[in-house]
Amino acid sequence: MDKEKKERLEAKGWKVGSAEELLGLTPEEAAYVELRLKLSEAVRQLRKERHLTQVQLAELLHSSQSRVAKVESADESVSLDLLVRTLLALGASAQDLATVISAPLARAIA
Amino acid sequence: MDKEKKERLEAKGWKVGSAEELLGLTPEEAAYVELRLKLSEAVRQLRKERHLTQVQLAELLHSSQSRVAKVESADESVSLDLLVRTLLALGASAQDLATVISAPLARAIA
DNA sequence: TTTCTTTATGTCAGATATGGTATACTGACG
DNA sequence: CGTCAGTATACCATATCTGACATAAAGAAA
Repeated sequence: MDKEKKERLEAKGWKVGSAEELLGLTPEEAAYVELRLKLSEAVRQLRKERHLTQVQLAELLHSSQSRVAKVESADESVSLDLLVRTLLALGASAQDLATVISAPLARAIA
Repeated sequence: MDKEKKERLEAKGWKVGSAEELLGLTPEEAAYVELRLKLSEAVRQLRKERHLTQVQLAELLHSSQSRVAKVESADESVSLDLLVRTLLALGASAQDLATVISAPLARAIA
């Protein structure tokens, strides 16, 4: 993705939960954004299943609570690497990742 | 992953193709390394299916041939982000990614 | 209300990834 | 042998990501 388009994405904040805000993106861009959203949702869901607070998950990751919050909101400062490593730290398997990636994006906005 | 372990990984070069070299890693670390290898293999395979050279793929990515080579060898300087964005640029879908991730790692070493 | 717990947001210095360039390697074809 | 297309490797300046910290906000329970 070139810089120009990246900036276009960042300008939108890509914290959106529905498909409408993805309009105007190329298929690759849309897929990339949706992937990030799916992973971030999975992090929150799995963390809650494990009955962990963001602080506890941060300790698992040797990171900080604020970064976990950003991970769960798919903040633009969070890489796919960190999203995936967070899921792995929560005990997710490769199969789990595949399931998350292929599953439809949950509606964040009611 | 903390720095210390990252360095341990990098020291190993993680360019390995079989499971033996993954000994000594925690399950998360092994999953992370295997994930990178699967994605890098998929890039090379998909690129060849598309009958593209590394130079042509680099143009698609607005990147350079050298970086594509590193992507395909899962070089330590390549992020998951770039691996995934490369696959998406090659036309891979979320389903394709899921398939790659859940598939077993091809034996690079005969 | 106040207090406590949890999560969100902003900032920044240091760490890591990136594209670009140069150069080297490899195999195929004369 | 030499030449060429394709790929691999090394390096660097710049861009981006990261953990840490501060602080705000939201929610629960008194």
